[in-house]
Amino acid sequence: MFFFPLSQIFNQNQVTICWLRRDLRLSDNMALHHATQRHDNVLVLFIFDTEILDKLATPSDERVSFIFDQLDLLKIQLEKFGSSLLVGYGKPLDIWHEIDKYLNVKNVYFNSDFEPYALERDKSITNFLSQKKIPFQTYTDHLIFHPSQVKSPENKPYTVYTHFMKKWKSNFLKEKDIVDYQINAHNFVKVNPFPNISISDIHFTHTQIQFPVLKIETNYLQKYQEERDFPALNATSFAGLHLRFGTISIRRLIAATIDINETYINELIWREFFTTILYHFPHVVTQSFRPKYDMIKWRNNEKEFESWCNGATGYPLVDAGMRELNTTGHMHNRVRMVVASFLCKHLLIDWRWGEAHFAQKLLDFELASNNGNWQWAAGTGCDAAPYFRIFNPQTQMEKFDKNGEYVKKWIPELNTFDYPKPIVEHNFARNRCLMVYKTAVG
DNA sequence: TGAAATGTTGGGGCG
DNA sequence: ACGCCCCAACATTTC
Repeated sequence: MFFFPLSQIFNQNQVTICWLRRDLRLSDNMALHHATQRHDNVLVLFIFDTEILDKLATPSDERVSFIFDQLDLLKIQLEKFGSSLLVGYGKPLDIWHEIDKYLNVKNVYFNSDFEPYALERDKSITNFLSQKKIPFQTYTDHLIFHPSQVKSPENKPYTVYTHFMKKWKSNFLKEKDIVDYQINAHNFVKVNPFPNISISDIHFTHTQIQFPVLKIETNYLQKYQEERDFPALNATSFAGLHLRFGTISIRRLIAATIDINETYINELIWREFFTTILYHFPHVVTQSFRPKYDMIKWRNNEKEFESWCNGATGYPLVDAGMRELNTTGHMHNRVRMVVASFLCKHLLIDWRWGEAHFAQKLLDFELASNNGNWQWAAGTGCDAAPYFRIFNPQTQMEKFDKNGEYVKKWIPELNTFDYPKPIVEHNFARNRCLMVYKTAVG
């Protein structure tokens, strides 16, 4: 549905539709660039996909609020060009049926999304468009390279990060100019502004959340590799968050960082690596990348899981991280590794439980990276940390939060009797983990 | 993007 | 001067 009758708004003029999904910006957007360079009467569309929304745990999900706010912004920008933003709500295929019924669609443009659900959804939409003889164009805008573009000489996808990274870089040097895909603002369809919809129309409530601003200034980037491991320092760029919703393009981010910081670029390549892995090995969504790791006998103690979720394990760095996550929807990257290791190794809880909790809480949640990093931490993934690499949560705190600045910020009761004793003794848990993993995978 | 256990080396104290 | 012990610091191996 569209919250207002489409038939009243458009005449019989042909429109070219540019469908935004996880690329919520007008600048440097490949699909929008090509649509507005080649056609006039370009109409920008967004669909609140009920297949996705219905799975969210809470009606006050901040990520929906963020999308909603971002759409408001896009609408205002488009209205400056004499156009507006069309927002649908429902199952995407139903919406496209509705569009086809009321609009004279000449062309459809959108950027590819490589997650399994999105691939399936887009297949059903493009089948429909083909049936209706409506031409469509898709682009790789979310990544620098399409998942089938970074392959080994035997034309196989890499499953080890280092090899992927080297090939990615050599491809990049050979093939890529970092283009800025600008729009032709004259070619948006001219319409009166569509009526505003409110977030309650899509059965959500608005959360006033301060979304962290993207940080990519030169002097920040220069210090990135020295500071990034220390959670008390303000050294997170929040690029993951903005890349996830497409409020910055990966090309602009690469352009801003390529000459400044190798370590930072490598992090961006990890993102392309895990997206590529998910594309070629979609079984990772439900299973370990390496099947024998599904033999591990997880303890899956629900009380302990709850303590982990709530930040009550008695290990300050773990608890601080979980509380940061629960409070802000964000967790420092170093701490993510520590809490993930703790859940899988110390508590022997299935990595999928942790993955699901992160998926629910992280504002920057993205299936590919979340899954890839959890499998890395659990030791079950491609190019995973070997299972016997077990983080010591105490040592990690001594190394990366020496003065206790970060843990004290999140655990005010830290040095009082209210703070719990460790849920499990480190040496005991470590040895238990080694035994359980060894039994499963040898 | 780990940590613990084990091995090696070298200096100082001391008989 | 010498051998021996102790221990810290560093290196290597193992989980």
